[in-house]
Amino acid sequence: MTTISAVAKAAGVSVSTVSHVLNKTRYVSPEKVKLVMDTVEAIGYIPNALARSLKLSSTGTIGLAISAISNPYFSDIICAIEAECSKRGLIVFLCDTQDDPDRELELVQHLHQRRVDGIILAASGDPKRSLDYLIESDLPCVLVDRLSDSRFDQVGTDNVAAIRTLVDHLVALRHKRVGIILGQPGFATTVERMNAFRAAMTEKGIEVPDDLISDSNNNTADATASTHRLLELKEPPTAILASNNLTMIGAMRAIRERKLRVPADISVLGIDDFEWADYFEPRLTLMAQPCDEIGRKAADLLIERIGNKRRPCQTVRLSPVLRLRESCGEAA
Amino acid sequence: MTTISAVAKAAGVSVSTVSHVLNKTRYVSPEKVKLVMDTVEAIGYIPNALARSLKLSSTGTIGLAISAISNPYFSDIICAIEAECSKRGLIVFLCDTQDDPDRELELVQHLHQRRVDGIILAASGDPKRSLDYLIESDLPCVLVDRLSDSRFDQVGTDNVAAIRTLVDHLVALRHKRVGIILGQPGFATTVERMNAFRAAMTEKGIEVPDDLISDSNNNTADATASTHRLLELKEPPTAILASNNLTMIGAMRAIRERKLRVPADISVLGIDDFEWADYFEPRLTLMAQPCDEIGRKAADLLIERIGNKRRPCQTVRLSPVLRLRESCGEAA
DNA sequence: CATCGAAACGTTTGCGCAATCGTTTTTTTC
DNA sequence: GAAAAAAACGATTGCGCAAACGTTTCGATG
Repeated sequence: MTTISAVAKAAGVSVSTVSHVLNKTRYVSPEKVKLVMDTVEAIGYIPNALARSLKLSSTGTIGLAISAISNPYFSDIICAIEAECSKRGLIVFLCDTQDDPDRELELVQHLHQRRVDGIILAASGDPKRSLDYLIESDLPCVLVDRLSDSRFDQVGTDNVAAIRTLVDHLVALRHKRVGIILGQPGFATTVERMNAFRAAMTEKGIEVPDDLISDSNNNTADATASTHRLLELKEPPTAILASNNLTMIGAMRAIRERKLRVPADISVLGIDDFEWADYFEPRLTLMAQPCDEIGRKAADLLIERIGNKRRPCQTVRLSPVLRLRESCGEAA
Repeated sequence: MTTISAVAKAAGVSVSTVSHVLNKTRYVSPEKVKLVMDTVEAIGYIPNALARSLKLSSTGTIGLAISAISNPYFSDIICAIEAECSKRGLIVFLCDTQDDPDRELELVQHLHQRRVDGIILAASGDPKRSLDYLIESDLPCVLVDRLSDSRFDQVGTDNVAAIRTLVDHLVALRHKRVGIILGQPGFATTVERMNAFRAAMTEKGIEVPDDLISDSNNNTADATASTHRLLELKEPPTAILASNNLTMIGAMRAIRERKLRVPADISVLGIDDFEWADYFEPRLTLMAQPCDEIGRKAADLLIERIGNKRRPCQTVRLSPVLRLRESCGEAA
């Protein structure tokens, strides 16, 4: 592997001249610049970013610790973050915490060892240890999706608005018995969406019996089971609200298994849009989360914070967008 | 930031003892081990992986340069690669080349600067410069999905088998006029699938007129336009084969815009499965690519190659799986 | 024409670590 | 009890680089 001093020797100049030419950190005569550049080209020199980072104590690297990178919602966020970072010359370490708090802490520490300039974290259900560690080690961090700690910058969807819009839509169609399929317990999003649902319904003067609220759905299979349970009630719901993309897939499976027609037999709607939702039946009415914006904003905030660790923290709630389709009808 | 010598000073031992305790690289008496470990804990020492890598000239890092990380197909592969690497203590740099050969080369060089131990690349349409660079710099690399250069280890789907299975299915249903919506020209996958289609049809004694073959679909919108063109033919196809997930979405859009029923008016099938495909209409018959296996195998091969740069290259074709649903009917 | 200052470049150090080489102390052996 | 061997640890170097500090050269100035 060639080094800067190999270049210096080959060009007959000092290492500092080569360094300054490459980094444009001080004036070097045009002839020497050309000489150095030609030599770099000739011997195929590639700077060693490790040595550079060690010296500068800054790596131009950020860590992305996401609870489930295969979820399309997070995929979109990851994509936006990568794009934004790439634009700023940063590069991203991608890690999947698999929603495991132990693993999450390990990964955060691992990223710290690698001296990332900052971390973007989609926290697990029990993130306390990881978050405390981040605070103690003074590592810049922004939280995405699950917003649970005001000691950090945070970016997510305005869940209250999302749920309220959906409830408004249902109530306008005279639905009173609405079942909700929530996500994993412990997640800030689950709690927020549940509370927002209760609040929105109460506001409309509609009571929400506990048996229409189903949380603890950690995957599509759980959501399918929960939906079956809802539909077996003496007084089953006339509409089902799926609180994210996974629970929606699970709910639709149950509905299909029961050979129910949407929206004739039951209305369905939820949070998270699908790219194909316009072209397949039933065409689901959904609230699209602004994944691009979330990712971009998260990267922005992190870069700001890396620049100024003492800036006060912000919590940013971005607005979801209603995609009104045909999966909800009038209540019987 | 604490260093190894701060630990040494605080513990009253030498830096080499601390180093050896942390890396278990030579015997140290139990008392000193405990002393060192306690001191590490007490002052919150976190090793600097940069300095370690600089010394060892190995980073435990691999680069992932993917042509479109938001595509669910690649998301799944990325997820599998990350999981496999994580298991082996490696960490992944994620980059999106956006199918741009210039950008691809830049990213490869950038990853090289950061001294990744190896690269997994989903090559762009014109990857020659990047690939030549990788060969010249002797950087371990494995190609995924688009297999175009036997100088590298390669992992992808058996596209011939995928297309043949689909064609068999269509021919069994007496289809003779089959339109195919191919992906971006230049991609190895596009070429392979086109040739496999021609071969499979010819084998069945069916002629394939050029106007039923539509390539140059770089996104869903192009695929929609191409599908419209196919359906406007004097003798339109009785079946449409979409060669990947993006073209499928585009094709379905066109079919919906024309208010055609699947499979009553037209049969549809393609490559790439969707998680929701069982629960929405039309329920598409698809060939699922083995994304998990591809990702895992790619990581395996890369790690092997990092261990032995002179090992001969392998090209691995993994078998796709037919998900037979109801989007194809008998030809009129 | 001595002096000063600026222009252009070189020498060297230290970032934090692994591991080579070296030293001291203890144990074994005959 | 002296020599050899083993056990346990320490001092130092070099990985490749940025940049602080130092040196040389040359034109400008009074």
